[in-house]
Amino acid sequence: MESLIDLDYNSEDLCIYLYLLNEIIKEKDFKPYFYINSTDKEQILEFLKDYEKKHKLDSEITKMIEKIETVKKIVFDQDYQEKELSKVTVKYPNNVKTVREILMEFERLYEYDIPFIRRYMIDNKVIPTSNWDFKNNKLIDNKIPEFKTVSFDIEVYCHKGPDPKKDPIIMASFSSKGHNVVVSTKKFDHDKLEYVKDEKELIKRIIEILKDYDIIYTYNGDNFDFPYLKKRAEVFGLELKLGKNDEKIKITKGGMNSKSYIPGRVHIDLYPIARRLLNLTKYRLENVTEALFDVKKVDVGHENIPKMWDKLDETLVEYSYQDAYYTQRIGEQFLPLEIMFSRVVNQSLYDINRMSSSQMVEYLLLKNSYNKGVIAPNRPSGKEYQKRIRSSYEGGYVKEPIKGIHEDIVSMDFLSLYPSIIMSHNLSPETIDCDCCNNEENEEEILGHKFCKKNIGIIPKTLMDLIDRRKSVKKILREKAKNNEFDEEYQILDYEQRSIKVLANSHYGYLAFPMARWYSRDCAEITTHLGRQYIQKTIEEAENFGFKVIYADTDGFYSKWANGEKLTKDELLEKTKTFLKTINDKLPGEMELEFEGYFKRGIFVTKKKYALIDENEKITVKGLEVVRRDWSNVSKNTQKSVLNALLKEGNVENAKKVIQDTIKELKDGKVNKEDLLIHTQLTKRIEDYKTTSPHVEVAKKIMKSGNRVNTGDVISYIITSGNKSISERAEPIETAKDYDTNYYIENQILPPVIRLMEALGITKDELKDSKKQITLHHFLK
DNA sequence: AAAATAGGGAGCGACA
DNA sequence: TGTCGCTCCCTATTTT
Repeated sequence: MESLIDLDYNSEDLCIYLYLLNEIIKEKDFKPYFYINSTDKEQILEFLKDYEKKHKLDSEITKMIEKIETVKKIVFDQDYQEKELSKVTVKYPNNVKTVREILMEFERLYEYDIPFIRRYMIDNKVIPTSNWDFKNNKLIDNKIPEFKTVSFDIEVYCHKGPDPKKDPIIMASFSSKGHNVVVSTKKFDHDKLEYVKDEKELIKRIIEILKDYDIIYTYNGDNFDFPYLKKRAEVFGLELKLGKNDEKIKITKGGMNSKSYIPGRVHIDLYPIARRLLNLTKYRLENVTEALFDVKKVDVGHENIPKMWDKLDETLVEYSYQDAYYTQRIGEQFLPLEIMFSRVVNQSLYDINRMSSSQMVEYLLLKNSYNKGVIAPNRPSGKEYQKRIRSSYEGGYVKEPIKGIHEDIVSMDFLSLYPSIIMSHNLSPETIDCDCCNNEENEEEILGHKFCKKNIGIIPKTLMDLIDRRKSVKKILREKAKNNEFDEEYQILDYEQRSIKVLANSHYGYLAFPMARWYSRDCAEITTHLGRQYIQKTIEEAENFGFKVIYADTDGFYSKWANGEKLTKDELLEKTKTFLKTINDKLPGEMELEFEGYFKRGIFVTKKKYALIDENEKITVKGLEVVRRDWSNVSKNTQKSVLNALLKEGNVENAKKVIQDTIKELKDGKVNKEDLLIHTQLTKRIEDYKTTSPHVEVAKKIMKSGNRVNTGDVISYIITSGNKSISERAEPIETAKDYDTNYYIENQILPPVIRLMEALGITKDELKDSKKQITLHHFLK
């Protein structure tokens, strides 16, 4: 019983190494290949020989060819017809590039750009990380094996941005089950400390420790820890032979990002996963730790590290240790989901860790396509890609809300609207206007297109498989829940159904993703078009039934009972149930409208901006300034308190008081400086901005003071007093001499709360008038 | 991926 | 000639 955790092509042994938990299988038979749109073997060879002659090469190219054979396949790009073409197999993976570049001039090629080990995973059955019987090539069970996991983090002695040429690594921390250690080149008084005499010894020790583990977690290790460690190792003439079989670490650079790969182990960088899975305003390790565990990590600030090091301050050791400790905990939290993605998509954990959801969908489609004997469409050329990027289409429907406060609200939404539309209408790039159903009668046209009635397309088919699998997993989960069996298997299955949901929901985005092989703008457009039809029709039906729809966005709506009578909550929910049954009987099989929630009160401000409170006094805020990062805390806190007063207490007077109190605090200079900070992201390089804006001006000021600013950084600033433009008065917290009270009152406090009040019909003047008592029921609609 | 809101800057005409 | 107010453009962010 064994488990595949990684695989790599070994260029010394000239074969694929399948790294199992406790052994290595050498796969010598699998060879790289691609397809060419020609059945004439001789002509293909002739073309290669001509090339050799022309470039004065000894049969170097033809030697790369292992074999050329005729195969019968359905070619996706050629009207989905079965036809004969040639499969060109070459001897080694790096031959593919050479041979394909020559043959491209001869005929059209297919599947020539799939990395070799990914190709292996597409063509073979083995499911990564499962318990797999390699003798009989079949699954034993789905349990997650006992991996030895460790987290790893380094600290560097530097005053400015770390420079690997001169700034030494001073500490390395590790955390695993039962082993937490900070290896340091100085002696500190701390129970986790392990002392080594110099940096060279430290690097040796890092290698020694990491080589004990199957999975290594880092936070941004792809771009920082490993590349830095490698450069420092070079300084001492050391090699990072971290692989299972003493292979060297492979650091590859692609554009802005690099990847750090350790053969036979799995390096999991948690930073990209956190960005993908969590919805936060900042993604530094401390933000993620706080979001997941509600703990504030010890923070020392990078600029203080050298000082603390020189003074032998143990806080530095604690800081380094906590970095590793929380990295490990975040890793344990994310690993199961990554494992499930890896199993469902059938690609290695390392690759899955670095794939976007569109890429995962693509590899799932490649696998399904291979299993059906279909040759996948090619990725777009530069010109085609540009065309795709420019083309745009209409998206979801958003209904103008009935502004103001409403009570007894029921929300209903479609269960996976877009996936169910794609399935029920068979939307796929090869089913759109297919040849096989062209002359059939009674075919409905959608935006001038017809969809195949005979064969299920690859996109809907892949979706159906996912949905079916999810349904059966959820069925087992329900059974287990009934029997109170919340055991390990329950957790695994729960992660499985979650990963499937993510993949299913990514198919619509994939259709519109410009780099996609199975791109189809028309299918994407038709998906949203049908989505708009379904939601609008459903709103109509709901209103005919007796509901009043307050607001709707894309796949769901908020409504209340409008038939004059006042219903109790139970009566309202009963009506909802009856309505859902009626509507679901009319909808296609795959589609389902469901009850989402009951709210005792809600305030709707504009499209995409509203707040609701449920029976447990839980407030949900959407789109309002409270949930945006580019508003200061004073502003957000005030709006939050006002919302509280309105939704919880139903008290307009209290809301007014909150506003007046904050204004007083601002005028008295009692507001904390941090709470005045406005955070805005730099989304491009400073020189690329066409207009002046506060955050860009601040970025320039930061650069002038000698600090680095990168694209993607979040710039924080305070608006100081004066009479120049706002941009000119924006300052980083360190240099902000004061703050502009008037700006914060007029531009930060008032606009967000006035918008709330105006939704209730209270004017600015009424807000200022403290004599007139206003109660909420004046505004209930 | 599109829909949508909103702030700040810049340009422009009206007006004193 | 300065400034007010309107409108348009650019930019950031969120919701689905």
